[in-house]
Amino acid sequence: MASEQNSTRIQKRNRATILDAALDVFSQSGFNGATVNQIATSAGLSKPNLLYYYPSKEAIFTALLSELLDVWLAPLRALDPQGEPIEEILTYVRRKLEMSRDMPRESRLFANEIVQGAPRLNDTLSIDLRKLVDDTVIILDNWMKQGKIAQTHPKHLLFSIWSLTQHYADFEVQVRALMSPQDPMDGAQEFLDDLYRNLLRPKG
Amino acid sequence: MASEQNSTRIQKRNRATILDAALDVFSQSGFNGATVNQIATSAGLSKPNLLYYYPSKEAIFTALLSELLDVWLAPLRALDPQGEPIEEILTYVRRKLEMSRDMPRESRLFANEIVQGAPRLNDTLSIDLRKLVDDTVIILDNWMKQGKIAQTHPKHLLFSIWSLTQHYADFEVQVRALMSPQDPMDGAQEFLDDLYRNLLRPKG
DNA sequence: GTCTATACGCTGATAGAC
DNA sequence: GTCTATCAGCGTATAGAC
Repeated sequence: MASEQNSTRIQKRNRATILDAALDVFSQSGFNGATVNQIATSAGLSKPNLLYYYPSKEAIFTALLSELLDVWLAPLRALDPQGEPIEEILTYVRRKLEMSRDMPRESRLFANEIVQGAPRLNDTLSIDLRKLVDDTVIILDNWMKQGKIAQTHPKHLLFSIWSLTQHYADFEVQVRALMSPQDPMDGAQEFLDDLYRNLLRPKG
Repeated sequence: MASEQNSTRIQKRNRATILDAALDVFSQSGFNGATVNQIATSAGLSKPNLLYYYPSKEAIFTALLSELLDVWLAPLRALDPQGEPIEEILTYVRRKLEMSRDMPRESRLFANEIVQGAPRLNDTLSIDLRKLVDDTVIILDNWMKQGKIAQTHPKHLLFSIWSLTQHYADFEVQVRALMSPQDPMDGAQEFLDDLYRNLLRPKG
């Protein structure tokens, strides 16, 4: 007697399997490049069966994005205005770097979408993310006013953290081609620690 | 009596028009997402006529990549081992940032390809780019040994320059959604100057 | 050189049997 | 819930008239 809302265990498992397969495929090929067939095959389902769970390719994609967005932005929300500023920022950098190591597919999913103009994410960017960034900028500005970190441009500081950390996931093939392929991120954390300590250390 | 080699003026013009249209389309949609029809329409040609000049979608793409690769890597090749180290590196950063401002399509073309695993660029990365990076690492290592720049990880330094500068082109919609849309790169050069001066300044 | 017409596989999505 | 069969549309690419 399972309604659409109260899913059976099988349905829950299948939905989770589908989203994981979709993450594989979308993150590697982008929305346009991905095909429903690839997702179905990767999930071990037939194409019509997959479309029984999600009515369209776009529905799978948006379900995936909204499921991941909170996880993706959590480290930034965790920035504590009461904490020790430089350590707070370095902790944020480290968490983002860990996410590039542990969740490269998620990183590439967003990267693909944004590089192509974020047609299915534009509202999120200009509303939700904008709000979160504005809040963070206030925290950073306060820290600068109090002399706890050096004066710098808060938004470019955020952009730099995003680009530097996500680079290891988004451009992984390139990094791998140029580093030792076994541990392409070797030394990355030390480098970023060094970089941001030098930038943020309050100057004379 | 134009042979395949000695193209007429019309042919040369058409090839250039096609590659420019292809840059538009491929950089916005990636290889899989792009269609020959879009390129043809954007170039003002019929689809069969376009396929007269380039026999396949893949042929257009590889022609475009090989045409752009030299331009794209030129700033790194221009790094002068005899120059003043910090200024040489800052000049490189500034040139890369200018390229993100003036050639965002080219940046996104490569970004799309690499995020998706660089299936049509892997050899270039692991041979040509690898060679260029190895040469650059030698220069940087020497500067460090001579105490002209601070000790840091040369490859991560390069990755950081790439990711920080290309971010403004590759993630332009996101940057634009969070900065003033008129001049999204406002303050970027000062930020990067500051960042790298602090990192590279020889310490005590 | 450029066009119309077309071949033919694959796309996202649906109908209907089980 | 899951399947086979199938749809219309679009994808790349080609043939052949002009």
